[in-house]
Amino acid sequence: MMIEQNPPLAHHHISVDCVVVGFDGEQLKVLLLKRTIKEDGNEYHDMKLPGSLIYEDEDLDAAAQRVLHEQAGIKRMTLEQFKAFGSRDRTKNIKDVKWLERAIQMKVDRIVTIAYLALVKISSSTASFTAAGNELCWIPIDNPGELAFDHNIIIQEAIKRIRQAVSTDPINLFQLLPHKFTALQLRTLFERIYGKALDVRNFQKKLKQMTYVVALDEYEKNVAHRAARYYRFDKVEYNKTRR
Amino acid sequence: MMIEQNPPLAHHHISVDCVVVGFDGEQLKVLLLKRTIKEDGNEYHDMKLPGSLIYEDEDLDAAAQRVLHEQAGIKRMTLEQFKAFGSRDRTKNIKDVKWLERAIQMKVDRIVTIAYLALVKISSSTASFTAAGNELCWIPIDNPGELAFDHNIIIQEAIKRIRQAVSTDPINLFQLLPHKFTALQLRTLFERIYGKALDVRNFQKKLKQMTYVVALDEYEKNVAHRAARYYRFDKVEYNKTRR
DNA sequence: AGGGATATTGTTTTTGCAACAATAACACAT
DNA sequence: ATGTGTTATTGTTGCAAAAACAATATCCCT
Repeated sequence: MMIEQNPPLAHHHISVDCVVVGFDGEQLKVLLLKRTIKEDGNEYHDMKLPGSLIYEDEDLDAAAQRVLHEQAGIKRMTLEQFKAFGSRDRTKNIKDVKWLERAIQMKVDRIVTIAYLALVKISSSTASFTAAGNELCWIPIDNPGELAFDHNIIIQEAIKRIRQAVSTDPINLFQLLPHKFTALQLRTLFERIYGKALDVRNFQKKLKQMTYVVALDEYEKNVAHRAARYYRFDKVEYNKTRR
Repeated sequence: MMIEQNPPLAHHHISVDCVVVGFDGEQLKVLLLKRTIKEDGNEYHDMKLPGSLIYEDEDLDAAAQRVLHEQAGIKRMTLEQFKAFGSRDRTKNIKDVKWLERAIQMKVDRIVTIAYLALVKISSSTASFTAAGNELCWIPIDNPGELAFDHNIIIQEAIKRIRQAVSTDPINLFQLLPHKFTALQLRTLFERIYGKALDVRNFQKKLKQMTYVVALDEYEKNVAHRAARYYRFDKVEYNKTRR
């Protein structure tokens, strides 16, 4: 915002990309969209994060919500902006250039993208949406393959952010779990995020200290072993403890 | 990045703004630039963060470095991108609109800005730069007055980020202190950042554990009380401990 | 020599974290 | 009915880090 006459001021495109993370009880997964690249009559397939250029007069947060709704059937999800990516060569790959020209129908130099993070229950509406036209997949977040643009880097940064966020405010974790969950599920989730095994007994002790995780009088059924107890997350109680 | 025909795709301006934080031994300060607004023959004064629109083919990080150099005389500073601000109405204030039209000489709808954080020694080259044309001031970060655009909000977010960053990686703190500093200065700095008083004896114990803070054989002079010892930060030793 | 001011130092208690194994409960096969 | 396989649940101890708490040392100045 300073007066400079010589170099040309940039007038770039801005997009949002959403890293939607889920947990299947075993692994962390990320929601990706299939991309089709046509080249010399051949068709390639490819994966990318849900994302979109923003519209005129559309707030960044609103654009991210729209993307989630349009491309993944998820509405009014808690989204956290976590980083902007604006390297010149993030749109330099030939495949990406071709795809952009077809998709946006204009020549694009650079797109600065604002990345958002959302944690969702994998079993939610996304599943049904997958069945419909949009080819959505839950892919293991640790090994998503080679993605479009710099989306591998964006996912790496998202993982870092999740680790940070959990240590200061574990509330987000419970968005990843079903309403009723077992201690094993919660523990496995922590293990995947911290990237290391946790002692079973110490974890149970910590669980008892979390007054906002309340034990239900329900147990697993039809399992070939002692049935595990179900727990639920109590948001009201949680908010009490945060003062 | 999806195909959408109806709403107009945005083609906005992108800027970077730098929150440069210093510490005077007592308070945290932020480096602000004086802005002049001409209206009906009158002149107002105002403060803003150092910032600039980015150029074509200029990386975000490079733009932030350029801003710091051009507007504050600081070169090759460690900068961390911490958040993007893209609300529609961040450039809606009349004062800001008028200033933009004069400064950039074009009509501007919206500017998405990427905010950067830098921690610097207050006594460094910035002081001399202040004397030259650019009117730079160190303002208390807790109460900077009413700033241009949404710069008050940006500073709030910067403070949050500093708190987070320090707990995981205290290295940044020492960028705020002079090469030689007393235990009191370091302790006061921690207190300002955590926002609470620290026990003197416990702090000294922690100091001894920080092997990268080495005691010098120098003491304060001409003080009307027992002279405090000076310490310095040892970066090499610090990097050893981070493994 | 004494007073005013700030610097420096150690002990105890409490709390949180890490390591470690035996028993309980369920389905199923015999 | 009994046994087997499989997973769930529970307690104790030792160690390390954090919190609470006050007396003495050193410098300048009068």
